[in-house]
Amino acid sequence: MALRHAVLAALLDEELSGYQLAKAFDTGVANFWHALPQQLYAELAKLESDGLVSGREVVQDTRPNKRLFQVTEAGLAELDRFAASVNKPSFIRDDLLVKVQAADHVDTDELIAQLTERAAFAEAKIELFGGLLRRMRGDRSEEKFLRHGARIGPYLTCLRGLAFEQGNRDWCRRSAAILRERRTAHAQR
Amino acid sequence: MALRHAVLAALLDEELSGYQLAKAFDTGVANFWHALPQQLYAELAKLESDGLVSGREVVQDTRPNKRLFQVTEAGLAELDRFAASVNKPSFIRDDLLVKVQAADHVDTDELIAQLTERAAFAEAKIELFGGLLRRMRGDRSEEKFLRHGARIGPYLTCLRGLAFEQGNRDWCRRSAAILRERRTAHAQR
DNA sequence: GCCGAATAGTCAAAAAGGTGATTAGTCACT
DNA sequence: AGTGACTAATCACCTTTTTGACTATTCGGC
Repeated sequence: MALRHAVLAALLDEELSGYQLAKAFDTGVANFWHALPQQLYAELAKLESDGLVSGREVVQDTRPNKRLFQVTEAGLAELDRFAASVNKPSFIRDDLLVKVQAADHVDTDELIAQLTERAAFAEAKIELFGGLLRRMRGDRSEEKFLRHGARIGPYLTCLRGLAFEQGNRDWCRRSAAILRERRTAHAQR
Repeated sequence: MALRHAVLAALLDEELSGYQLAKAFDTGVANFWHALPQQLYAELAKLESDGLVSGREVVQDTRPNKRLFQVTEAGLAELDRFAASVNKPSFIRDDLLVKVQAADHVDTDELIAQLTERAAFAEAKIELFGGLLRRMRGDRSEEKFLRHGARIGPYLTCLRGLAFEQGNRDWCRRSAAILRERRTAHAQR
């Protein structure tokens, strides 16, 4: 039950519909959790029936009606309880790393292509996160924002996401370069 | 079905028993995947019945007997097939980040304590990975090893693990420092 | 001689997470 | 008039992961 808390944390800042929440989980929230729309709708329903969020119907003329959810007092209490619980250690879980682990036994060209693609993907996320951070801090410097801004939580998690993707990009580029070099050396033998 | 491939990748270098594999998944292999012993035993059984690994009984005098597994030709082919498949994008999934996202609504002291603990944990992993890397490259320089060494796969994934934990440590320390500063500022108001 | 830790492995069930398909209306464009 | 993208959401499975036991044997320390 951790998706539960990720949803609560995501709803702290704004009242969102399931659909908007799904968007958020695709971009910013993905820094700390990932989930598909179906999971979110299911989780929202459970959270509502447990009284941790409350939804209100919003009738729209030009679009399908939607339900906006906000965290209740009970939801905040649940988050507090969660915040005091022990953490499971975090770990990377990544297909691409499994492939690199087997690098000496699988097709090198394919691997280099995938590393290059992942580096580009990481680069795109870096841009995205850079923009999100700029939007959050507005015209303040990062230092000032972190000292005096309200709601620094999302900013801090975004910083972690940014660093993670920078790490991804750098490692992918370096690994691809190393594999390319070895391939060349092998071909020349 | 990615645990499957993580197990195959882990067995490439050495013939291991389920128990040893579980150890490996607790330290080095955890760089790219994580799993509990029960999962590994179950996965090994499935892999064997699918002919992707083969096990041989080793009778031991002083210890309970064990079964050592190695990857078969079919297993290598399966890994190759997997290496050519598309990657799911990787993402962080971390309780602690969820808590930090909610930083402005939960107990700051508790959060600082958890960030500090996590930083220490990351530091320990950094030491561990540093040692693993030294052992793998022996007396060669990293550059030389990566150019000419056999089996650089595990080395590369370990480098990623190292960078990840360094990122964790740095971010945890910085976040804790920021929260401490804000707490002080708040108390002085 | 007992206790706890380490080796080696297994079973069953619950919780969590993921996939695919489908509905239905609007909007913009071609 | 048709195509595809966007908003908004639901249904029905399926797979993976986690939790919590339980069985044996051996080694080291007290």
